[in-house]
Amino acid sequence: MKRNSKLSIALHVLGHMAVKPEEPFTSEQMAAFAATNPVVIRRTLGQLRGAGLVTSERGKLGGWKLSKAPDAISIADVYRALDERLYVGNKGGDENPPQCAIEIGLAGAINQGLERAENAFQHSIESTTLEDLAAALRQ
Amino acid sequence: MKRNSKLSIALHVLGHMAVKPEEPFTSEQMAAFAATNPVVIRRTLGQLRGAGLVTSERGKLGGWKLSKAPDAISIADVYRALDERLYVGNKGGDENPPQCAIEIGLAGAINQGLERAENAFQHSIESTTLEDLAAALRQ
DNA sequence: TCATATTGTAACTATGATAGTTACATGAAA
DNA sequence: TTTCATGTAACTATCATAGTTACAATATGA
Repeated sequence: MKRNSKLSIALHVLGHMAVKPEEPFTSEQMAAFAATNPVVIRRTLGQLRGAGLVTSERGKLGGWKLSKAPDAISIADVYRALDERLYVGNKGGDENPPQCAIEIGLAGAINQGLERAENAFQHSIESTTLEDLAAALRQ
Repeated sequence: MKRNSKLSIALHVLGHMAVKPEEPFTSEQMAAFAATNPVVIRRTLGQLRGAGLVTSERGKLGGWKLSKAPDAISIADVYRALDERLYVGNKGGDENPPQCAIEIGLAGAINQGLERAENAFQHSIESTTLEDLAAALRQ
């Protein structure tokens, strides 16, 4: 089992979809692309559907399609749709709020750093699109 | 159990040490500061000793001390000494090297983004020192 | 030299996040 | 009405990491 593989699974299968944007792909086909399980594909693409990046149809002739042109979907769009963060801080719920003044000051410095890191990351991956990934496959 | 707590544990106890830089602290005392176990402290500070940030002495009167002035140790120094990264990519060992052209192109784009994020993070936390953390406690 | 207090570290357990899997209901098409 | 697809709940497997126990090594001082 790989950790943090949701993004790479998603981008991998979306790259394949981008090669033939009109053709619906089943979750079984895509599971083969990414060497994983169809249910994992459905769960992951389900999140992307919620963000308007893909559509799905049930029944015979069903499957998944991109809902925009491949060059209109960036890696950053997918990253944000999956709601991932570079660094998951110590429990969002925070049932143990920091008491000590050190922890409080520390959280400020760290969080500012993380925010800048997050911005730098998203900015960097904003310029690569699914079309770029598909192009790599066509060669 | 908190994830990614090594850095926050380390900085928390180092902040306390920075208030009294000449006094040796035992791992038991520091475990109390950070609400954790003495062995966890020894393991964590052991890494920092390897990086020359702290020293330790065994036996009676033993314990841990900073090996530099508190304002000469930045949060970034500690972060680097612990060898943490914002994002641990899919297994450094890589017994499953990427075959598909999509994965290869993808890795390039993602890794460039991660490198930029990492740089932004370290740069941001470079300016906060243990002295700043200690100051928060003195007020 | 012995009692005591401390670090150093190996080995194990516990926890939690996440992927993988099974099973089945829902829905669409021929 | 058969077939094939998604949707999703519920469970299992895996792995990273923190926590814990146990004990050897070492330093101090009576």
